[in-house]
Parts: sequence; C-alpha cells; structure tokens
Amino acid sequence: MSQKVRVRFAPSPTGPLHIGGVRTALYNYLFARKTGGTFILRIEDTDQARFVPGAEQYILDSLAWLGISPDEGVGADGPHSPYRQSERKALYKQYADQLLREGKAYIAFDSFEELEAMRTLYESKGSAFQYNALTRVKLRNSLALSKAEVDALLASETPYVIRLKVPAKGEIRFQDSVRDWVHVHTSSMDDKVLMKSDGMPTYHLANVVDDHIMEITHVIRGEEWLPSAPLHILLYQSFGWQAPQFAHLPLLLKPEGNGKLSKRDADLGGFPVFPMEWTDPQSSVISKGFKQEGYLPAATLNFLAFLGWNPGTEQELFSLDELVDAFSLERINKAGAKFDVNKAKWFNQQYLKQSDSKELAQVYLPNLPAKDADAFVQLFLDRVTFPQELGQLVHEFSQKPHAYDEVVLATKWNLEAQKGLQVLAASLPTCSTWDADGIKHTIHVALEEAGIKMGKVMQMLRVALSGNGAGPDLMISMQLWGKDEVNERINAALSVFPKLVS
RNA sequence: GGUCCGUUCGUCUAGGGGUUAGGACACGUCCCUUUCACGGAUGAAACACGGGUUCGAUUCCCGUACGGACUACCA
Repeated sequence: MSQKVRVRFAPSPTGPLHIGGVRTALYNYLFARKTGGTFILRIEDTDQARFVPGAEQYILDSLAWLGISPDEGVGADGPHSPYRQSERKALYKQYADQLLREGKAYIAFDSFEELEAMRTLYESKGSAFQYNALTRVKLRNSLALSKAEVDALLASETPYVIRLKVPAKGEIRFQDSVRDWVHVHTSSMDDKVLMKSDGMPTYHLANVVDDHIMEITHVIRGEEWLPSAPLHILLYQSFGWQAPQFAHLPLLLKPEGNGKLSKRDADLGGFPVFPMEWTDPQSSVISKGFKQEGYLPAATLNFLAFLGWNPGTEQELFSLDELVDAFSLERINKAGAKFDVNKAKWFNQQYLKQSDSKELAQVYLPNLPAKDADAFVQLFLDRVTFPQELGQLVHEFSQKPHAYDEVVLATKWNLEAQKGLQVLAASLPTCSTWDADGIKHTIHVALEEAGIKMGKVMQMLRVALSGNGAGPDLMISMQLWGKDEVNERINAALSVFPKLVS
C-alpha cells in the first residue's frame, strides 16, 4: 500500500459534534499530517429524519476552532465533490443495482410492521430475529417470491429495500490497526439493508461506496463501528474492491461508572462534551461547549489526544505539530478511556500559563489600559484555570472589600496589629516610589522603627485591603491599587475592625 | 439472549518473560512564600481471577468473572 494516504472524518449532521467525534477527527487529522496525506470531511446525511439544521456548520466551526480543518470535502471542496451524501444519492443506487444484477443482493418488501412482528415473535421464543440465509426464504423478498409476484409488487409500487445477500457460510477476517486480527462468521451477520425505501442508501452502503470512490486508504473511526466492519469488508469483497485499512478507536467513557460518555453525564458533572456551545433548534436547550467554558484549543487537543493514545515518552504537553510528529496508529490503546475533567483542566492551566499575557489582556480585559491589563494578567495568571476568570478576579480586585475574612480577623486582630496598621496608614502616604519595591521598603522601615514584626501585621493588611485572608502578591497588588486607594482602604479598615471584633 | 471487543495505581497511561512495575492528574506531607496560588520534593496507591506454557509470568495461551459496543429501512 504505497499509495498516498487519504483519510476521512464522516460525521452525520444530527446535532452537535460529540467530543468523541472530535477525537476521531483529530486522530484522522494527525495521521494525515504525519503521513503527508489528505484529511477529508464527508457529511453523512443519509438519514433524512434525523437531519438537524445548523449541525453541519457546527461541525465546520468546531474543527476550525481547533485548527484541524479538512483539506478536502465539505467546506473545502475537492476532486470528489460533492462530499455531502444526500447530494450523491443517485450514485449509490447504481452500485446497489450492480449487486442486485450479480445476485449478491436482493429486493425485500417486508414492511416495518412485519419485521417488528417477527422480532417480537422470536423474542417470545427467547431468541433474536435475524434477516439471514435461514429466515429470508420465508420472508417477502425477491429470493422467496416468484418472479411474477415480485413484478406485481414492483408494478403496484410497493415500497422495498435492497438487502445484501450474506453468504450462509464463511468467515470474514481483517487486520485492524488497533486490534489486530478480527474474525467473524457470516452466519452471525444479517442481511443488512443497503438501500432504504426512501431511495437513500444506508450508512453501510454509502460509506463503502464513498470510501472506495474517494480513494480512502485508512478508515479511522470509533469502536461502535467494529461490529459492522465485517459487513463492510464483505461489501468490498462483493464489489471486488480492495478494502481500506481499518483502525477502530477505543470509546470515550463516562467519568463515573461505565458506559459511553453522553450529554447527560456532562450535565451531571458540570463539564462540556461538545467542542462549542450548542443551542438545540427544537427545544432551545443550550449545551455547554469547551470553547465557551474557557478551554484553549491547544489544551483541548492535547487532552483529547491523550485519551486513547500515548507517545510512550514522559512528555505530556504537545503542540499540534508535536502531536503530528509523535502520532502513530500503533500506539492507540484498545481499552476505553474515561473522561476526566480534572485532567482537562490541568492541561488548560498549563497552556494558559504559557499564553502571551498581552494577548490574554486584550481579549479578557478589553476595557483596561493595556499596561494595567497586562500587569493584572501577570498577577493572576497562576491562579486561574480558565481565562475568563481573569475578568472576575480583576473586577473583585478593583472593588473595595464589602466583607472581611472573619476567621483571620478573629485570630489576628489585636492591639499590635492595630498599631501596625496605624503605623502603615501614617507612613505609606510618605512612600516616594510607589512600586512594589518602594512599598515594601517603606513598610519595612516603618514597622522596624515601631518595633513591630512584619508577620504580626501583614495578613491584617491584606484583609484590610482586599477583605481576603489569601491572595496574590500584596506589594504588587498595592502598586496596582495606587497610593490613595490603599490609604483609603487602610483607614476604612481601621475604623471598622474594632467594631467587627468586639 | 447472540456477535464482537476489552481488563496495569481512584483516573489517563508506560512497560512487557527475570523491573524497587515508571510517569501524569487527583489526594497526603514537606519546602519555597507574610498568605493563597504557582513551582519543587516526597508519600500512599495498580498488573481482575483460575489454570496452563516456562527455570521463571503482570507480560504468551486457554478459561472464568467483570465491563463495554453492536444487535433499525440511525449513523
């Protein structure tokens, strides 16, 4: 297989893109970049009933936000246009007809109701109904019915589907990049519908036809597709095409308990499972998005990349380029990975700290003079997980305290502290150089002259100024508040504290 | 139920016939710091179970258990 690598991400526009889908897209992207191949986006909208307006644009926007946009496909165009399956409708019928002609598929007239009845019947007998070599002879299809009957049904425009005639005996095997050899007996597969009665192909047919036509070399998709992979192999064989290399990715599991990660888990856990915020067009319900929650694209990507893949080194922080460089299909794990918000937050923090403070200032503190904003960002950057916390922190910082830490007050407020604050109230206004060093010097000198230890006063000073017992560097904070504001706050505290404590 | 897939610290994982089973998140302790955060150090913490194969198995094989996915004219 020395041909050029072509991979595709093929979501269906049935709602917001799930974060597991984003990871699938990422792995496809990484593999394409790594191998110098092409990353294609194909929209699989063959289910007319589940179509959700806006979902396709959402997919495009999400990939763009993360910087993993397709090279070819919807939103990028390319030699195999169109890339929306609904617009390729006519194509699939030809291939289904080909199978029909060659006796590898057949027409089935069974209605939903009839099939449902079969299922309940089998269920009552404790087994599961399968449309296969054993049962098809007794059902309403072109294999069981006479030619005249079939023609009559066709003439009366009875709805029908086209089903694949799965051989009664045989074994399908393929070598998955993640799981190695997988084999399955055709007897356990059923005659899957290829063409639906509405004239649309099912996923199975459309995906195989398109992957072949679009010269896809590697199909990298979620593990939920593993059970139908043998069917797809069988289709490739039926057409006489070479099947692409498959790689079935481990599932993303819910953080608590077991099972596939769902939107419900996200709501419960208070974290997003969608890359961007999504408003359901029907219910207007809003779902959280990584973007809006304050996750940086690079952090999101890094976090996602490590859910099911690992470079084998001890490096944890990887830029997109580094991920591309380190990525390989062989290092993808087999077992499902639980989604851990803590880890996601940690990644975000790491990337946030590496961010340019001026840029953050511009985006998150747009109303402040650039110089101040930058100083604030530097003061608070170590203490936030998400950038939007910066705005909140700065807002609180610039407000006069409306409450004072009671615990600190109760334990640290005494005559010595009071005297210390009085000393500072008197000496700080004389500070000639109002910057962190100058302030520190002034405080040192004043307290030393008064014979008071720093430790006895400093936390009270912090409470007096901010109301809080803990916070960022006090000297820099004071510099940012400015001399007048600091004095006001100290004097206010001096008049309030005695009352609060008594 | 059937088919398929999986199982190393709580979580993400490295490793792979002989290791003190390594790292990261979270957690504990200590250091740094006037405080908190950051950072640094350190601790507790894992090979699901049972059989083989082997001088030796967490690693290979087979079972069992547990978990998951799929089982639609959905993808």
